[in-house]
Amino acid sequence: MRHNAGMLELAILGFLHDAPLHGYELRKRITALTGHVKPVAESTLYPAIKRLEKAGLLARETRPGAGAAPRHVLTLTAEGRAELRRRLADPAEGDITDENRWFTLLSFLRHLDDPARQAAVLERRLAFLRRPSSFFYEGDRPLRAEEVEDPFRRGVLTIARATSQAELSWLRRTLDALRTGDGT
Amino acid sequence: MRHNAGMLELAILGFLHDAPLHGYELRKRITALTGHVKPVAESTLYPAIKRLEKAGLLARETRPGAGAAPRHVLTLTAEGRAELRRRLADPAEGDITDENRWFTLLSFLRHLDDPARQAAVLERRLAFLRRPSSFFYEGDRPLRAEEVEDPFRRGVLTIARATSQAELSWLRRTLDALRTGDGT
DNA sequence: GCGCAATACCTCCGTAACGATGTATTGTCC
DNA sequence: GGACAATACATCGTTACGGAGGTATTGCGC
Repeated sequence: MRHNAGMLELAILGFLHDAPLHGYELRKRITALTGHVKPVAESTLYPAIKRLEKAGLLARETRPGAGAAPRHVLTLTAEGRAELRRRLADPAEGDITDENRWFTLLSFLRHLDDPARQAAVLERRLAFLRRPSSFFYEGDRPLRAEEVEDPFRRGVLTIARATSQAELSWLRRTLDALRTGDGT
Repeated sequence: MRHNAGMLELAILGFLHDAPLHGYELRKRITALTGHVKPVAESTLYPAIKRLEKAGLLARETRPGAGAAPRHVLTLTAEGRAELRRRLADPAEGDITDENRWFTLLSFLRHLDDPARQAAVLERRLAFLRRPSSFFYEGDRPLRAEEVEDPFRRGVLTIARATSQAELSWLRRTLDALRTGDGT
């Protein structure tokens, strides 16, 4: 079973772990989560629900539906909950490196009910952020913002560095908290 | 002619605007630009080159190739340069809202040889960043980091805010510079 | 009583993207 | 001399995604 992309699938599993929902409501929640960056089309959501249902990760129960068409209320199965935890505990490399996917993963990481495993995931992100890398190179040497003349490219580096620094300090604080075992 | 996704295509056009390159070298440059976030598969690049060639945006010239297979040196046509400028001047909404796509766009925005048009693009990003939005809501009200208990979700908001602030200040500085017309 | 938005689901079709694999050559390490 | 990485391109099969459209109901404004 591959678990390469499917941020959408992760979001579905994550939201359904909180409470059973029907597709339309699920769509609204996913739109709230990631819609300002990248909207979810219904023609992407419904096939994804079917995939997960066919894989036995969620169950469907038809109910009379207030307002219009009958609702298909979706509930995570035991396998679905297990799969969610597997995806959270052992994310693909792209889930670590791509900010959009990383944010989605973080949004549901609390469902991984084990501080040590949560910390291990944060460590992977920490390792990624510490790897020296840039968007622009001179030969093999990554260029710093100050060395780039183009103001737009300089902007990319300036913004990326600010993000990186904010995230590094958050990661260190949170890892400390996870290790000392408090809930703050 | 639609210009919805295709960050890959934009990167190809952008790099070739600087200099003619063969596919393999193009791949290395694209990998340097966005590879740390999301690697480019060869099986994605070569079809993209063919698409652009078929659309008349680039021309191919076969040369003996140092080392191995013959190189196909790719050059932007006049239409290719025009198309690049069109995509830069009038980006799709997703190019503005998705950070990965936005960074790619910024990396080549200098090829849009008109400070007023460049400023107009930055204005769109500015407007997007100013729209009140969150990843998490209580009803319709966007939640601030302080209101979220889950430390991971709080992290998402903390990091996003830091990014947003860094980018807003960069945008304002750069817009000022574009309007007063200096090269700094 | 007509249009329209919201609710709630669905399918078709085209394209984009990925992983796997293939082909062929040169240079390097051991 | 044999394995292996790098150079350089390509195809194949599958999935993922998005736009456009379809169906059906309730309730609101005018």
